[in-house]
Amino acid sequence: MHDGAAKSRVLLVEDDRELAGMLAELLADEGYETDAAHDGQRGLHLGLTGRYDVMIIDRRLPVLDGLELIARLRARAVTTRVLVLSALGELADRVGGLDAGADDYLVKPFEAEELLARLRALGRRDMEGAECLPLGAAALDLQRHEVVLPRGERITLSGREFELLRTLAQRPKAIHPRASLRTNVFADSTGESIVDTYVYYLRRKLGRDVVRTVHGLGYQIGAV
Amino acid sequence: MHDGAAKSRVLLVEDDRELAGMLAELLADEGYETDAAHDGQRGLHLGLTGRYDVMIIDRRLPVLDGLELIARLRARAVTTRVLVLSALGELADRVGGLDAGADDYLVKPFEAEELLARLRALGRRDMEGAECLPLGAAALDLQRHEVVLPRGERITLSGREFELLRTLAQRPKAIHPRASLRTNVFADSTGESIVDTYVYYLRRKLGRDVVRTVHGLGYQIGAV
DNA sequence: CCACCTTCTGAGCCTTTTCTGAGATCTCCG
DNA sequence: CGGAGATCTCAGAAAAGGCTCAGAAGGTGG
Repeated sequence: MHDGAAKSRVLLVEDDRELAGMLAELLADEGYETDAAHDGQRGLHLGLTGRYDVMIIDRRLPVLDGLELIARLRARAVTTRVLVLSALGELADRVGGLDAGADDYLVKPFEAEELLARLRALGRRDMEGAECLPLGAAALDLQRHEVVLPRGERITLSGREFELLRTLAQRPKAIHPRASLRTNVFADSTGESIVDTYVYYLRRKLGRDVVRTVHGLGYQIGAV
Repeated sequence: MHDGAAKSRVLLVEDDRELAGMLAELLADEGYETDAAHDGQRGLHLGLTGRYDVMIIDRRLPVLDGLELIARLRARAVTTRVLVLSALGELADRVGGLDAGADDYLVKPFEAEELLARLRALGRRDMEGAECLPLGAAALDLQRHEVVLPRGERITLSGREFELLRTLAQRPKAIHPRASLRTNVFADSTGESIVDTYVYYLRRKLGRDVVRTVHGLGYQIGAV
């Protein structure tokens, strides 16, 4: 993790302020950029509007329960990985948490080192290879924000163009609804058509076929 | 879980044959398709040559250690999710396992239910987009609003076409009266013949035989 | 301060989908 | 066979969804 590589962004939703403070500090030391919420409602708002690489969510939360929070995020097509923290460590709790959409479940009290290791495991997925994401015949260079064409030619992308293409390339063949691309790549206050515009920019730079439109549903890359 | 969707494929690398047998049975019951290896070398070979959705790897393996196995797979750009099983439950072991490239780490002895829940959490991401309804020899891809023909060819449906076909496919062989299709799929204010029109569109795209007319009663799919 | 790049907005145009309705065709049954 | 009602087919209008792009606003580096 050298040059201008952006820090991983973490959303921390934990009502115990003391624990939240400690975790925030720990995460900061590890080089994460952390946003914190102390209840589910606030967590939902941040989760829907912000852009995060991982979320750490306490199971027991005021206003909106942790699992309910996950359900609402998933319902709004937020696919960010979630690690659930919980004092409830019974088998049924763990299974319930995972089946509610969590990607990992850590029982309190836990060791800081294990939390960090599990965060790394979750975060690794999105950085995968840390080099390039496949893009049909071409590839997306994650370090340099460039598309590498088969012949070796390189096309530089602007920040937003890159974020959009990376989001699409992370789950090729999946259909990405405009709404989720908009919340994941752009600020929530942007106009409705911002995604269209950037898809247009990508197509203008990379060719008509990089991004496929699925009428009424969203955009897709790497279609069969 | 509907049929028509392909089963998840699991690679199980475990040298304890008794445990391996039990797990294989458990996985089969859950609808996974399992390949088993009893040492790291064989696991590496299968992992490099086969296509799996998830791998379950014991940490202690003859010939080639579990973590070494993961390292070699990762070195060859195999990014399949890995769940490590281990009798070594110390903090340093867990952290080491996760940092070696495992996506989850479960300490023996473990509960079958938790293993399954964690497998589901790992597999969920790749299965996204794979849910289908059977449609005779073909299948209806619920995420992409496409009909997948036996040869793999895909035909995309518009929103209404998809809703209509899905409604029919949800209860194959049942006779769906026009009136109920109309209220379920279309606005109440639409004309009486809207269903006929959309059945016509479906038949035009998919062939005369997808939808059968039962004179005076309604439409039917998947007749014998 | 200027030149250049990126981000974002919004308006106009184009494409696809949805829906209507009317004539052609079919089915059932006397 | 013939007629009534059911069903099929399809053209075209209206609406929804998507594309293109010019230009404003803001940032960055020379």
